[in-house]
Amino acid sequence: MIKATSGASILDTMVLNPVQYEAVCYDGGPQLVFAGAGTGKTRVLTAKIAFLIEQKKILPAQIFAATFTNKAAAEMRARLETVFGLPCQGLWIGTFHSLCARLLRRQADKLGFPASFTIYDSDDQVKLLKKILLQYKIDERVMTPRSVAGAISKFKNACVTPAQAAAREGSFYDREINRIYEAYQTALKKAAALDFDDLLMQSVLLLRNFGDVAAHYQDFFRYVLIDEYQDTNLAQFYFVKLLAARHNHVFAVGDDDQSIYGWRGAVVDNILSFEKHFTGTKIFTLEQNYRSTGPILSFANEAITPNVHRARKRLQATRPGGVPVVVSQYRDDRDEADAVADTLAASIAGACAAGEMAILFRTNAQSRVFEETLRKRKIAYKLVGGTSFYERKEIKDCLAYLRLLANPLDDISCERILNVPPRGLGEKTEGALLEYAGQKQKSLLQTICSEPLDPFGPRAQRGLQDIKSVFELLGEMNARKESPHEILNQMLTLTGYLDNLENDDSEVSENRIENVNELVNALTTWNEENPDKSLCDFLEEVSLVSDIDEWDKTATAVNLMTMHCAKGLEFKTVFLVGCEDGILPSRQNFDDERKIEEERRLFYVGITRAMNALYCSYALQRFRFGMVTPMAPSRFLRAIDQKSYTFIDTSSAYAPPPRSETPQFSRRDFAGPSVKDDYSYSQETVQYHRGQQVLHKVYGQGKILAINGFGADMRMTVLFTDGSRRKMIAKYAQLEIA
DNA sequence: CCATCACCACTTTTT
DNA sequence: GTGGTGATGG
Repeated sequence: MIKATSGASILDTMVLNPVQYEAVCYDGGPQLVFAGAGTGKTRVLTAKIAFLIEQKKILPAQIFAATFTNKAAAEMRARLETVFGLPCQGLWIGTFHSLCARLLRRQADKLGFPASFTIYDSDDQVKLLKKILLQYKIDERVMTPRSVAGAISKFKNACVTPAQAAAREGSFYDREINRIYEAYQTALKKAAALDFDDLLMQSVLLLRNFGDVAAHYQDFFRYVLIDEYQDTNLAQFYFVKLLAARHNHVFAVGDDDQSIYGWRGAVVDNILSFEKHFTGTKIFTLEQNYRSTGPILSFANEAITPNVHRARKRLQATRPGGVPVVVSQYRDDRDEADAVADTLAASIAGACAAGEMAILFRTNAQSRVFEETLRKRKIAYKLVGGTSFYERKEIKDCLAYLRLLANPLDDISCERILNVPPRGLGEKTEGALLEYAGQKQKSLLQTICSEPLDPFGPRAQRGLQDIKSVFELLGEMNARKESPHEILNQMLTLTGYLDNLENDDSEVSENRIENVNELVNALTTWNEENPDKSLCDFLEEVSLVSDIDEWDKTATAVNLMTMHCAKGLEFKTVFLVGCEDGILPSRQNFDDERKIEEERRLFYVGITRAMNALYCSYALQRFRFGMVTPMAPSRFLRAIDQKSYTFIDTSSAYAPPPRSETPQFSRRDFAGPSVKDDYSYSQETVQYHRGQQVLHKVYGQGKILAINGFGADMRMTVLFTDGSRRKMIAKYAQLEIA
C-alpha cells in the first residue's frame, strides 16, 4: 500500500495501492479495470470521480456514472460530499435505469411521450400482456404472459424494435411474438408508459435517431463511468458506446467471474471484448484482495477454476491468518437451520455482531426455514428482498391512485383501482367502460371524468361518479402543488380505503393497514427530505428501488438474502446454505454448461462475500414443493479439494432411528471429490397400485389416488380418512399396505 | 356484484 | 405454503 503523493490532493487521503492509483490517475482514453472480489472497486470508482472533479476540473454534471444499485450511488455521492467536501451538484450518478429515466424525462417529447410517463413494473407488464393476448385470442397455454414478457425483454435488451423483429425470418411462433410485441409497444405508448427494459432501449433509440440530441449529450458528458460492467446488456453497451463517442473517456470496472445476470440479458462478452470495441483501451487488473482471509480466498479460487469462459486471474490474499472454511452436512433443512442458529447465537454472544453476519441462499423460498428457526430462537434477523414492500397489494393499490393522478392515460392502474375499495364496479361495468372509452378514443380515467355517464346503469354510475369526484379533488390538490403525502392521505379518506380494511378484522388486513401507514410515513419522510421534488419523482424512485436499496448495514440483525442480492456486500461471517445439486446449481440449468458456469460464478460471489468465516452447508433431504425431497451435495463443493476445508457431518450424530423410520436410502458419508455421483437408494421396493388402502404412521389410513414415476422417484397422491390429500414420495412415505 | 371455498400450478435469480 | 382462478351461493 502506498499513499498518493502528487501534490495536495484528496487522493492523498485515500489509501490506494499502485495499480489502483494508476487506474485512478490514468487519463489516456478508454480504461477497463478488472477488479476481482474485494479488491477495492468502489474505492477506485469513488477516487476516480474525485480525481476528475478535483484534478481535471470536470464539472460534476458532466460526469455520467452508472452504478449497480441506487444505494451504491447514494453512498458514493455522500462520501464525495461529506468526506472529501467535493460539491457534487448535478452529478449523474445512479443505476442505469434511473439515469436513463432522468434522460428520458428531459427528452420525452422527442419520443412522443409526456415527461410524466409512468414506469411499468413486471406486474403491470404482465397485466397489459394478458389483455393483449386476450384481444388476439391466444390461448394462455400456448403463450403465457410471462413467456411473452421474456421474449420481449430479450428483444429490448438487444435493442431490437418491433419493426426490426418483424423483418426477421422466423417460425409461426416467432411471428406471433412479433405481433404481440408490436401491439404491446403501441399499448405502452397509448398509456404513456415505459417498462424497465424500455428505459434502456428508448434511451439508445433517442441517441440513435436524434442526431442533435446525441451530439448535445456526447459533447456534454466528458466522462462515462460504469460499475459492474460484466452485468451490462447489449442495450447498455450501445448506450455507453453512443454516449462516449465524442470524448472516448470510458471507465469500466467489473469482474467477469462475478457475472451472474446472464439470465436477464447481461452479456459477459461486453467486458471480455471491451478492448475490441473501444480502441486504445488500457487494462488494469486488481488482484490484491483486502476482504477475505487466505483460507476463504483459496476456497474461492478453487471454486471458480473449473470455469472455461473467463479471463484468467487469481486473487491474492493480503490478510494474514484465518480459520478454515467449514463444510457441513445435515440430515435435513431443519437441522441445517438449527445448526446455523446455534453458530449465530454463539457468535452474537461472543465476537461477532449480528449485523456482521449473513445467511445467503440461492432462492427466496429457502428463507422460510431460517425465518422460523430464528424467530423461535429470538435471534433478530433482517430479510432483504423477497416480495419487496412496494410489491404488496395494498401498496400497489395506493400507488395506482397516485400514478393515475400523475398520468391519467395509465389504464392498467385505472383498472386496478376501479373497484378497490369495492364500489359496485365489477367485470361487467369494466367491460362496458373499456368499450365506451374505445369509442371515445380516450383513456379510462379520461372517459370517467369527462364523458356523460348515461350509458351505465344507476349502480355503475354511482361508482364511476365516486371515482370522478375523487380524482377531481386530488387533481386540484396536485395542481396547487400540495405535497404528495397530503394527497395520499386525502385519497385514503376520500375512497374509504382504510375504513374498508378496518371493517375486515382478519389478521391480513391488520397487516395491510400497518403497511399503508408505513407508506404514508415513507412518503412524509421523503417529502421532508426532498421538498422540491414532485409526485412524479417519488413514483419514479419507488419504481426503481431495488431490494438492496432498503438494506441498512448498521442494523443489529442477522442478514438473510439471496446470493444475487448480496453482490457487492461483505460480511464478517457468511453462511452459504443449501449447497445442493438442483438448488446451487439450479436444476433448471443442468443441461447447459454455460448456465452451469453462471451458477458457479454465483457460488463464487457467495463465497467472496465472507471476510473472516465461511460456513457452507447442505442437507440430505429438504422440504420442497410441499414434500420431502432427497438432495445431494453440490457438484461445486465436490469439485473442491477436501484439504481446502474442514468437513463436519452432523447427520451421523443422530442416534439411529427405529427401523421403520429410517429413510430407505444408504446415507453415505461425504468424502470430498472421491465420492461418485451415485447417491443410490436401496431397492427395497413395495408394490403399490391405485386405489390401494394404505397406512401412514402420522396420517393413518388412506387411499392411493394417483402414482407418478417408479422406483426411487415414485410419487403418489394419497387421500387420508381425515379428508386430507397429500403428495408424497413413495420411498419416504413408508406406507404400509393396509 | 361480492365473498367464499375448492382446486390448480407454481417457486431461480431482479432493474 | 402461496397465490391465482373458477364455480357457487348470498
